[in-house]
Formats: sequence, structure tokens, C-alpha cells
Amino acid sequence: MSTMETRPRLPAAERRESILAAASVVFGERGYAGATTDQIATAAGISQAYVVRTFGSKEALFVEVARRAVGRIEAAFRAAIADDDGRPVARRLGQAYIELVADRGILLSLLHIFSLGSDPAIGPVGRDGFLTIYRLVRDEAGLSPEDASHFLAEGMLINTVLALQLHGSDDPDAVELVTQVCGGDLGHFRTLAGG
Amino acid sequence: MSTMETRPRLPAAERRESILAAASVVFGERGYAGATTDQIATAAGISQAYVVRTFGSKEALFVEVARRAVGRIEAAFRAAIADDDGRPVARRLGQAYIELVADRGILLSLLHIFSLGSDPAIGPVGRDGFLTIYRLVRDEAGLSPEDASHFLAEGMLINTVLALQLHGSDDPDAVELVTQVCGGDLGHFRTLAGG
DNA sequence: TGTACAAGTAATCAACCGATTACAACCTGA
DNA sequence: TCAGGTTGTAATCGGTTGATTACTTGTACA
Repeated sequence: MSTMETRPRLPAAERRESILAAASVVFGERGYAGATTDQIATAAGISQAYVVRTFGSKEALFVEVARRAVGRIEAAFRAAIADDDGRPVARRLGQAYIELVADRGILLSLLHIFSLGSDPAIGPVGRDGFLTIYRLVRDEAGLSPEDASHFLAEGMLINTVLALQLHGSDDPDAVELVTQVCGGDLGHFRTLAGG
Repeated sequence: MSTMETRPRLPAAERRESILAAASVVFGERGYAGATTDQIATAAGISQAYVVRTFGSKEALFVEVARRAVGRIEAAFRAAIADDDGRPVARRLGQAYIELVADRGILLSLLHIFSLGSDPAIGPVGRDGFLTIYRLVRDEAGLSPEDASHFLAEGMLINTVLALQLHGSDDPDAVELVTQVCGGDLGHFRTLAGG
């Protein structure tokens, strides 16, 4: 369950990373307001006081988690663009995205960033990140504005299906919808997402 | 700012409605965990104790708000299907949806329902609601599974754009993206959503 | 009229949370 | 070796929150 259980002392840089990994999971499960610094500390195997002191505040920690999540999407998309295996680029991007948000911590971090769009500290991070991704699929992957928009739309539906855990439902309509969403490869989708 | 400011005593049924209206706004602004029963009470013009006693708990109140939000989508979609003005049904549904989620309370209630997909009390409400909407656009509006899926995807992108408040941004790429999302009628979109 | 129930609140409680402080343990190098 | 910086924690504090209790006020109707 916990991300780190090693006991020995760690250099500050590594400790930061382990806290960020734990925070991504806990923020994902409970949301920004719902998560506590103590839950994050327990998941990271350290004291609550150390979590707060390392990042200054709970809000600063969440902003850093949000930036990391956007950064991982960027990196995955650039890799998918560079690794041309003959399939259309949108297809490669889609698969890269699904593999990424199969990590529930990242998925739910994204959703929480969206719903905090009017927060003065987190809103700008979300807007900049989303536009960065839009520019990336338009300019670097070469999609038209219309195709880029459709691609993002499919991604947002994937978010919703995974968040609601509609994969894993055996309702026939759910199966039909999820099959549409994952482009037909339901088995692979469920394996990735743990449905 | 507040939804109700009338002072006189109200029968329980009407008071329930006014609390639900206030709760939709406050839950939307702060999220489930972030909203307090006292903020809801203030918005409804009554005491915090009465809010809790009327619904039993904060969670029960949120579940009711969530059910109402799904119900409003259902109702709006049925109306859009029935009111055939010659435009394609998907177009009518899209406009009805935008008019609905221009209400930030409803929009953010939906997003919070999604991110609470693994909550034992709220998750089932979200799954049932989403599948109900899927069946509605497929069976009653007559869209193919593929078209229905695309329609829902566009809706989820609309959610994200509105939540992040990308309408209202003057970044040229944001304008381009939002124009795609709203089907070209940027002015009308911004008027509705207050960007 | 008066009483019984419905509408509504003030006051309070136990639990929780983020942050601060003060301190302990460990490591490095001069 | 011992001084100083780094890693880490225990204890605690002020503020907040959802919920409970005991109470007041209004009103329908027999």
C-alpha cells in the first residue's frame, strides 16, 4: 500500500521525491482538501512535521504534485511522438495517455487540478498545463486544431470512465461504452487500469 | 451571492430545496471535503445545526445534491430531444448541456462526483448516473454507440475547459481551443459561462 | 383557547488538522 | 574529536468541523 517503507536516512532530494510520490497517491484518493499531511506522511513513512517542513505548506506540496503530473504527460507524449512505429500519431498518443492515467494517483490529481480551476494558486498551474498539452499535440504531433480538440476530448472521457471505475463494471452498456473509449482493446485497457 | 435570503419560516419540503440549492453552489466552489456545513447554512440563510439535522449528515446531503445534478441533465436532455427545431439532435443536446453546466455549481458537482468514483456511498450514484445519460443519448436520442461516445467525450472536454476557466483567457491558443469546443459560437459560450 | 407538533437556533463537544517549536540522532571533515 | 550542518521526530497549539443536545418560537386545529 505504502510507497516507501525503507527506514534509513535519505538525502533531502530523495526524500522530496518519495514524499511527492506518496502525496500523488493520497491527494488522488482523497482530494486536495480531503487529504491530510499526516496521511501523506504515513504513506511516505515519515513524520507529519517533516512533510510540512519539506514543502512549507500543504498547498505548496499540492502545486508541486500538480506540476509533476503535467510534466509526466508532456514527457510521455514527446516520447510517443518520437517513437514512430507506423501507427498514426494520435493512436500512439492515446495509448501513452492511457498507460499514464492507469496510475490512479496521476488520474485523480488531474481531476482535482481541474476542479480547482478557480483557486488562485492552483488555477494558473492547471490552465498553463492544459494549454501546454494542447500546443504539444497540435504543434509537435502535427494535429489540426480540430483533431487536437477531439483528441483532448477523448482523453477527458477516458479520465471520467476510469475515475468512475466503469471499467470493471459488468453492465452491458458500461462494457459497450468502455469498449468505444479504449478503441476496442478492452482486455488491454482493463489490465492496465486494474478493472 | 446567497441563494436564499427570505427570513420567514418555511415548510420542511421548501427548506430542503433551498438548502439543496445553496449546497450545490458551495460544494461546487469548494468540493465535497472543502465545503463546510456552516458555509452551506450561511448561503441558505439558516443555522448550521439545521442543515445537518435536515439531511442527517454532510455526506447524505452531498449524495442528494449529486442525484439532483444528474436528474437535471436527464431532464434537460429529454427536453432537447422532444423540442425538434430541425437541427441535428446531437447539436441540440450539446447546447442544452452547455446551458446547464454554465451553472458552476452543477458543473463542479459533476466533477466532484467523478473524482469520488471509488467512494462507497457516492461511487454507485456516479456510475448509475453516467450510464443513465449514456443510454439516454443512445436510445432516446438515437445516436449510435460511437456517436454517443463522441458526444460524451465532447461534454467532458467542455467540463474541463469551463472548470479551468479557459474561456475568459485571452491566450490565442486558449481562444482557438475554446472556439473548437463550443462549435464556433465563442460569444454565446462566453456569455453563458460568464467568461 | 390552549396544546401539541413543526421550525429553528444557541451553545457546546470531541475529534481533527496544519503548522510551529524545540529537541534528538546522525554524519562529515578539519 | 568535536563543531556544525543535515535528517528527522515528539509534543503541542490554535483554529476548525460535523454533529449533538437542549432549548425557544411559531402555528394549525380540536
